[in-house]
Amino acid sequence: MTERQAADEPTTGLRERKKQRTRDALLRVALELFTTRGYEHTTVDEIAEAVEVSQRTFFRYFASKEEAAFAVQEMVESRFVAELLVRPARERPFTAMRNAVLYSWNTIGEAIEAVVPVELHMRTYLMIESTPALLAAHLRRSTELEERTARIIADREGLDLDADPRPRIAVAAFTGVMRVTGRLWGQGGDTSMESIRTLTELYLDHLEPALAADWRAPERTPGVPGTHGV
Amino acid sequence: MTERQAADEPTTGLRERKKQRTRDALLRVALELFTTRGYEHTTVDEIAEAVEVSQRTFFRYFASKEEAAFAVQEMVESRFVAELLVRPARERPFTAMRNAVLYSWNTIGEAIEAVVPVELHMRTYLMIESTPALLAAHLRRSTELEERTARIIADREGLDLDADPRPRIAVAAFTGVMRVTGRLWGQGGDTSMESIRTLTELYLDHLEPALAADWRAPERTPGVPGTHGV
DNA sequence: CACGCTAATGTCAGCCACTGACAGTTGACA
DNA sequence: TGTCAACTGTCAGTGGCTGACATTAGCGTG
Repeated sequence: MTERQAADEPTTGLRERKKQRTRDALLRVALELFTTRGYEHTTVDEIAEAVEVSQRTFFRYFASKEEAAFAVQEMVESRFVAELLVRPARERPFTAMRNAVLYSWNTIGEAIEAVVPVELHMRTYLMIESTPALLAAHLRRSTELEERTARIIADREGLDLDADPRPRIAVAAFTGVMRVTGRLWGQGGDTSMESIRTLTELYLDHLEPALAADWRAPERTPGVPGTHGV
Repeated sequence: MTERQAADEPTTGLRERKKQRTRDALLRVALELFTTRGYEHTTVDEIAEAVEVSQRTFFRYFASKEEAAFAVQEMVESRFVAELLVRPARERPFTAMRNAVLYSWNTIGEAIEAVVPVELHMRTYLMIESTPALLAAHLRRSTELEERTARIIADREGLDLDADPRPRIAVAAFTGVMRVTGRLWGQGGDTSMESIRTLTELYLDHLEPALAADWRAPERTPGVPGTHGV
């Protein structure tokens, strides 16, 4: 070991740093091209060429073109999981999931910025939602996250995931609503962090009554549906 | 018009019949190969060769390899939509969806058999669920169906889909549970039609209480969770 | 029944995502 | 400074998919 390094901030070797730079560059360029010319109209060769590496190198950093598109999303999801794991045991399952989502959004911004501009990530999300192939991948990833979430919830409640269907059911309904929220947020004009936050709270609060209520009778619970007009 | 034809059973020309046979053959062979060697390990060339047509012809019948895998699923979904459209107006949204699913399964069997053996379709469904690329496509298709469903529900209730979030929320929760049901059915050993029917009823009945209940308190509603062990 | 029209199919060339194999280059570390 | 291992480039090849063009074969007409 030639160079000195702080104990809490391990200065990695040149090799590591170079790798990191290459990866960041590939990611940034990929997302930039994806969001401007469109995912399908961007070839891996173009990305590689812009970063001045071979196409083969791209595939050494990302298993697929698709994986590059989801690199940031990946971070967001692990943040949610981390937050869910530290939710106090007293919270009911649904509340815990709800809070985990809302709290994780408090801090995710900076983490993203360390890799790519947040604004680029927002554009990327919109692109994912509007590109069939990526939407499909996104949904599959959501399902995987759903399974992890169900497992965590089951553990919290001390239930056996394979014997009791309730965790999976609740989580399925929860993520279903989250998906709808994400989609409507994307369709609306306001792409800010606050707007998705507001929408999330609003919609989650509507889930229970939406299932139970007689919609033709007067409203009986929270919020003011019919006025959000995103 | 050279040949005579019954008014209610239009005997199509030779051309049409040939096309139909080619399509059926391609579909049957494709599903058979997919379910035996696996989707990824089956090339379009192999399918085409087995039916003795060119690869180009395959792509004239199916826009993609994927489309062939979902051809039957497509039928099942339109059956659900048709059933939902004729549900009596008095039924509440959730009940209408629930009944549409259950009723559509009463008759779909024969319709499938007209194209491929039902047993082959069941195997295909299991393959879709266990093949990542197809699972992704399946989920995307489900989302599209979800949107159509939400529109129908909104119409039934006389609501504006873009102003009132409740239809989409309820439908999202509903299809979320349906997806879980399908997955667990696939994981279980019983691949019969009855078992998926039973599971569906059971799980849908659990949705509402699953969201509202305090799981640590004694059960308060239907069924006997913790004993299904599929 | 021969004819032309057109739909269905075959053939060919080519793009693009992705992979394995092998060779060259360059940090890391003694 | 030299050796090792990691990183990268090059090349050839597979498989999904498409456009262009030639060929075949139902179909209706004279």
